[in-house]
Amino acid sequence: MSANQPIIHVVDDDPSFCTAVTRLLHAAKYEVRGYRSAAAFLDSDACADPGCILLDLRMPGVNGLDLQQSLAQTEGRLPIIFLSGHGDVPTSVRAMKAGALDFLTKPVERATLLRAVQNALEVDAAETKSRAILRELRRSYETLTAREREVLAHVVSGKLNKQIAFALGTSERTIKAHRARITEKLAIRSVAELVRIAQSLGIEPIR
Amino acid sequence: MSANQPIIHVVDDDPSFCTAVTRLLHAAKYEVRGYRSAAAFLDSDACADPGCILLDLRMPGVNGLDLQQSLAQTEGRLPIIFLSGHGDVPTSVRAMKAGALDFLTKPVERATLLRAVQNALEVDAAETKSRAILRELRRSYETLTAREREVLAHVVSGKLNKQIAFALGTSERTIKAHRARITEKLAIRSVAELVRIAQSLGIEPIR
DNA sequence: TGAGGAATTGTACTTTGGTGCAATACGGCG
DNA sequence: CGCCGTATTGCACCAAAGTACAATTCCTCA
Repeated sequence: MSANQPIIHVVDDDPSFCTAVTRLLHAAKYEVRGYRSAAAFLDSDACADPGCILLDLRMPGVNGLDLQQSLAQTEGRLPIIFLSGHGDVPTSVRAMKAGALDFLTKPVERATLLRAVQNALEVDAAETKSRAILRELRRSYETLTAREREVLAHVVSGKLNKQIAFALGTSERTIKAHRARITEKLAIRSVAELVRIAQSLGIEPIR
Repeated sequence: MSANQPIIHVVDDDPSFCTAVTRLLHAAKYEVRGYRSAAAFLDSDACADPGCILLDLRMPGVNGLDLQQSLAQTEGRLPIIFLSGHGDVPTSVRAMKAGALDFLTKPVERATLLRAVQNALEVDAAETKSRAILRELRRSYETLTAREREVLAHVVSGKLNKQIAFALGTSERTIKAHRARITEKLAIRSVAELVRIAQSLGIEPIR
């Protein structure tokens, strides 16, 4: 259920182009799925598997940039390569600023496309992996109580137990109890590890 | 010597355009410096002060992309905004991938240019600041002896002193001596701080 | 209302980390 | 050769962190 074959999602309203690209990618042993419109793509749950998106810029209804915008806020988003027949400079710049991996012009060279796709799949693999790690960290962080999170924030700031106790108005012994629970819940083996975890969760040190 | 006024470096071989842009930026209270060619810019030591670069794409001799390439590897580089009269999509994409902040087309709207410049100056300020911090960290890290760096790598991996001692074939007391010197040289006040410093220096935890 | 989670705290003991004081050993440099 | 920096180590002691065993209080949910 995890190491699926990557899928290349081709979103383009031009049937002939779609067919050509699909054939080209098939020849390179990629699994391809085509969509006639941005809406069609949004209706599918494409982002479950690894892959990338080849996105036409100009389409009836929702255009490529709009689709990119929508996808930008989704959880397991896929890397986007734009494919445009009549894209202008401002549009390509906007797309790149919004995080597109590439912005190719039709007709696209076979080698260029394959290189871009290959790169996108590598980026996706890396992003998927780090997202999975982060999700797992967040999951265990959420098992902490509010108080434990307060203590954690102080710990990763390098505070001594007695300082934390004073800051929270409790006793040193209590802080030790909280730390023990934090260590257990997060399966930590050292403060160093805790600091790194807090870092990736975006927990800023106090003072 | 530090909080100088930002300087906008305009690199363009077209005198009339150069003048126009300079006038526009002057009116917005920016200090401007013009260059007739990429070579002229490289000869100056522009990157000493805060600022940004407005770079023409097509110029005789070294073109804009080449200059961007050269600057990419320099120490105190400035953010680049491309200004192009006849840029095409592939070129703009290439520039953006190489880290350009923006890629504007001539003739450029006054407001658009000012917005881009404003943004570039903010980016430059942020980058300069973090570069300064990093440089300072590296400087103090370099005062550590080879042995102390070994110990540091183990410490930020969360190892106990006795484990480090075993790994390095010495005694626990020796590790304590090294740690004391590390703490002093880096002016550290907690292990948490040390972990964060090591992180920004790219020191990976051992095992 | 009773079970259970959460926060709190105490006492006591062990393990780690940090420090002061001191000494030994090795290699480069003037 | 003698000085200096680096690495090493011992002993003793204190401070900080972690743990075992327990107990109390408060609040929520079934």
